[in-house]
Amino acid sequence: MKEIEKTLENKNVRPTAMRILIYKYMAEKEVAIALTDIENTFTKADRTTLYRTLKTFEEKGIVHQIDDGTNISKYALCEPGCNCELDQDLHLHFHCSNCDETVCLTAHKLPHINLPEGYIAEDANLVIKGICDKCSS
Amino acid sequence: MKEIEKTLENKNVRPTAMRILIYKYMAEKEVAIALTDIENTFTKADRTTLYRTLKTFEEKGIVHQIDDGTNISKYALCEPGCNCELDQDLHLHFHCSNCDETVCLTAHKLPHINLPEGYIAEDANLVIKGICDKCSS
DNA sequence: ATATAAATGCAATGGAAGTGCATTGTTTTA
DNA sequence: TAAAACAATGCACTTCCATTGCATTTATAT
Repeated sequence: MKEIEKTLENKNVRPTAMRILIYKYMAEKEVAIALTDIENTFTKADRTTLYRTLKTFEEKGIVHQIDDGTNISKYALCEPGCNCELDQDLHLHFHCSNCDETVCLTAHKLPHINLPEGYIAEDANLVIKGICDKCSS
Repeated sequence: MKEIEKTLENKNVRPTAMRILIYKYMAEKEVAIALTDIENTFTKADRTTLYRTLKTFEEKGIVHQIDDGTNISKYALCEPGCNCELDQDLHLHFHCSNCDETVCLTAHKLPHINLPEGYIAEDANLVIKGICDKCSS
């Protein structure tokens, strides 16, 4: 519990009750979380608070946003050393079309890609869609 | 002109006036097109028609949908041999954060990616964000 | 020419993102 | 400690895009 507080403080985010709960929730889930998921879990809290909590977490480098092609923004906790703002160290994401869950495949780094003349890469996003291990067995 | 009609017929899509116009519009543009773009171009036509035209084009393999991370669906004509439904032959997309345009980099194929045990890939989507050649010069 | 089916137009809905402002709670400092 | 300053939360509302149901028009087939 105290550990989460420290983590938040290290990232310059005030460890409020709500934020600790959301962080804990995301840490327990292994999959990327949508705002709706959090809404359905914390029904007493206001949508805006949850929304802004995610935004704050993202700005402060606590979570990274994932665009898995469903047009619903999802978020996952950054692992230690998850340089999600640098284009050198991007991992890929897997979206299961059966259970609709998205997971970070942190072990899989993106290969370097040579762009045509004049193009400057700042960020990259690779999503593989298919059937996840839970649904394929 | 007749060429477009033939293309549509080959894909089992009736070459109506509207569809030919939209196809022509997309062929002239080198960038991926959003529904809004088409709306602003063909103001006399109904939004729904344009929307359904894109859907039809997508289903029949005339265009492929691109998710560039802006949460706005964009579309681009499939090139001959654009096996966008197969995960072997996927090209990548580049989204410029300055001019907000998205282009297909068809020459750049995705490297093969080994997924963990149990994961079955069906589709993939790689978007690089940054500054495009027009904006960087 | 008529029946049938497809394409289009209109109206309305839904879902998610985002914003302005008032209120509450928590630091800071005088 | 009390007051001022600031951050976090809650409420209401707006916007934007995707999507659907149904009526109408247009094209195809018998």
